[in-house]
Amino acid sequence: MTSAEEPARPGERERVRDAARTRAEILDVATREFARAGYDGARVDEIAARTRTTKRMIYYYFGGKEQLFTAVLERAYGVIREAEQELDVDHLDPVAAIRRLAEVTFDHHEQHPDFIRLVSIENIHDAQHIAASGKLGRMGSPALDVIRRILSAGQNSGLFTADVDAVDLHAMISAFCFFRVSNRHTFGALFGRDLVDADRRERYRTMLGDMVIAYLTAERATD
Amino acid sequence: MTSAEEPARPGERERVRDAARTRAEILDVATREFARAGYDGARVDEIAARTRTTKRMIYYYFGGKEQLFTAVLERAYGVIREAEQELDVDHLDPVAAIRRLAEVTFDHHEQHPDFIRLVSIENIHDAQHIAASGKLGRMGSPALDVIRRILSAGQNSGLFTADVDAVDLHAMISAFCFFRVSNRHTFGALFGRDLVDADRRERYRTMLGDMVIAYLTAERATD
DNA sequence: TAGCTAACGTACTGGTTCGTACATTAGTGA
DNA sequence: TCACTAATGTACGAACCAGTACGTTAGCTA
Repeated sequence: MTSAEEPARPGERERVRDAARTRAEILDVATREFARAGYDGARVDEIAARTRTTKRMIYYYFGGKEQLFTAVLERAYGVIREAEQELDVDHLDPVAAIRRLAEVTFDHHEQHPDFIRLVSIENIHDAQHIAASGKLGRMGSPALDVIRRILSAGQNSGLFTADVDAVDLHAMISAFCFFRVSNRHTFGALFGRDLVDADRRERYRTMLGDMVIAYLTAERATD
Repeated sequence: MTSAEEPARPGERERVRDAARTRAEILDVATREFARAGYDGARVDEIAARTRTTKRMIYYYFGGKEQLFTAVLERAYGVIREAEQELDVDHLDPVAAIRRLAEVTFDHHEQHPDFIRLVSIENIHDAQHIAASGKLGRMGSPALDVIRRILSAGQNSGLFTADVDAVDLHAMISAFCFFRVSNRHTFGALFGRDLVDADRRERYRTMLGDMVIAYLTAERATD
């Protein structure tokens, strides 16, 4: 994730001017600042100050605050897509495969709270930056492809009884994983329970898998 | 919700100065403005402009932008608590009661998108306004009491096999309902499916109930 | 009806913040 | 090594915006 940290590959000595490094460093810092304070709460000056370069460079490379936020989103979604591409569950039976998928989704959400915050922020702004991006719209989702395969295998074999498609199942799984992180603070303040407490982690991880599998495999009235 | 609209009770003629009405009108407008633009994106001047009164009154009644947002949150949470108090499922069997509870939660989230946005915004700010409120922390939750009763009835009768408590079950139900509204825009932009589409409403409403009941009643390996 | 005060309006300020004009230098290819 | 340009830094401006000083009046009460 932090792509601008490493002090140049061994052999190459650190150049004073390095467009790629400067650009990546701005993205790293901007990700944290936007996630911390929201779009309007984030300060371009603050981002610049936490960088080895100046505000001028933000406008040089990205054009403005809006485009910087869009670039931050694009990279954040890129990271999750890469993680999803790692997913290999084709050797598992449908039930085990779905549980594995749920767990990977669960873990990724837990490991990237900044990503969750960025997505929440983008929703407050009606996904206007995604719409403006173009790049993000037609990025596809490896997770969705995986779900599609598992689902048809499970439905064909009669194991899965639920009448659900991949997109809706993805929404169901994401909802649980996302909410746990995104609403951690209000939920904790109102109900006195920290949903991201390390001691309860395994419990929630299991609960999600149980929930999805119970839903998919439940006995249903045949019509 | 809109408490400042009615032009005075019949008989009373409209007074020019009406503290309660002015205060309520500010809250109404502020709710919309904060929900629209986020805390930092919201403009005190804009709120004032959409009111029959002036910015001066916002500071007169609420003290400042932060306290105004806190007051907005307090009222929004008050509304949902009132709705939850209406809930009467004691005459239903545990399975029907849980489904009814899930449906009421579903409906309330759908009917109050502004509330969802306010909660999202408050989470971006680490629930600091709830923490500062005092009032909100010890407000309790009628829904939680209802869940507790249904859950123990279901568990005692052996109908519910899941080892889950009321708070976690509430989280599970809320996650689905909340995500559907809060992430509508990014989800729609990325996956091309509007989660709040009226045509799909019944489907999701049923899906939630099915999911929760399948989870609670699933056959489990006895240890 | 006189006087008191809660309720209200106007006009302004000081700090903040996005964005840019202008000047400068590191690295590179001829 | 020279010239050219991509990359960078400084300093500043103009608009915005939360908050306030100060003055006014509606409505209630004695």
